[in-house]
Amino acid sequence: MTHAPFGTDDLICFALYSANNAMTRLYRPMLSRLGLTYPQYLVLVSLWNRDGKTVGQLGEELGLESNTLTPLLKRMADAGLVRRERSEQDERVVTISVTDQANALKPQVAEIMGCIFDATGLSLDDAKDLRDAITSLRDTIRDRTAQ
Amino acid sequence: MTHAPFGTDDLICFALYSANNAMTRLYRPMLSRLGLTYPQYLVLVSLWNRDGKTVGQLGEELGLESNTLTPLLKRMADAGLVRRERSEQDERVVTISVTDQANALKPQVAEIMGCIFDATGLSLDDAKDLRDAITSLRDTIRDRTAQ
DNA sequence: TGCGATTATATCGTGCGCGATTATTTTATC
DNA sequence: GATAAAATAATCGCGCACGATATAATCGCA
Repeated sequence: MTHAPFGTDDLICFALYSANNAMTRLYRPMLSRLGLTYPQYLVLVSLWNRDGKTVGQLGEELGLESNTLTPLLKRMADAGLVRRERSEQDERVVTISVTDQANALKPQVAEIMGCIFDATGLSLDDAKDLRDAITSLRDTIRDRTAQ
Repeated sequence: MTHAPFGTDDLICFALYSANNAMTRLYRPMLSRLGLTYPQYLVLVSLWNRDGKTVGQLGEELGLESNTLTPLLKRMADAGLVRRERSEQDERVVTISVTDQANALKPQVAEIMGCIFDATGLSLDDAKDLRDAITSLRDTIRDRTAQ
């Protein structure tokens, strides 16, 4: 293999980094109108799929830990988007559930999702294929990360 | 199209988000041993390709602005990795160049790049294809982002 | 030459992500 | 039942990303 000069654009990691930044930049103004940040939006999507997850379950799904989620969920609770309640069976566990106020945002969030999909310029099939390839890469990397 | 229940894993944006987080998690301990963060590593890769870029040129390439780059480059300068010099022709411009201390890290950074590539579990061709697909998505999104 | 517009960088505040640590509760073992 | 170990969240500090704004230098043009 030759050692031609190369730059950031040759790295798959930079592709991920810059694409993710571009994606959050696209979302930000739309979510901002709903008083949401991008990770907060992901939390709502997760809870709309199944409500009442614990902090740990949310972290498992989103790939985050309590040091990120606890303050984020507190901000969402302060904004009236979720409730944080200690479980009665296990006092260590905190359960998160969405409020009516958050549920009222569903139609507008659905519209934003449509905008995002349109902005990708991809067909439904191509989008699924790319999504699955990226998810597969993520899972491979996770397996090979020392904890 | 039916409205089957869906979650974060169905979103291409979440694939990018979680894959990017997984990638930086993989890099972090290796870069940490060299005293580098992930964005700082990208700056070095960019400058090794062509040294003496301005803050604006670096920002153009990395998709960042001075509000992110200025403090980042100051930290790198404090660590002895780069020099920040006001241009003499145009006093507004700051030129960034790598130090010998940073150049000494090249072999170790090259080894890290190899580790990362191995951890993707992809063939060279598959990695290029995925990288190009992600980069293409990024560029499409950029075009369709208001400013 | 003067002066408003533009350009380049810097500053500030907020919200993540995360390593390291702590606090509290539950479980396991003796 | 006491106590060590494990599990769950929370706290703290640092480094990004970025919107908003400020500062300073250069350019355009009358």
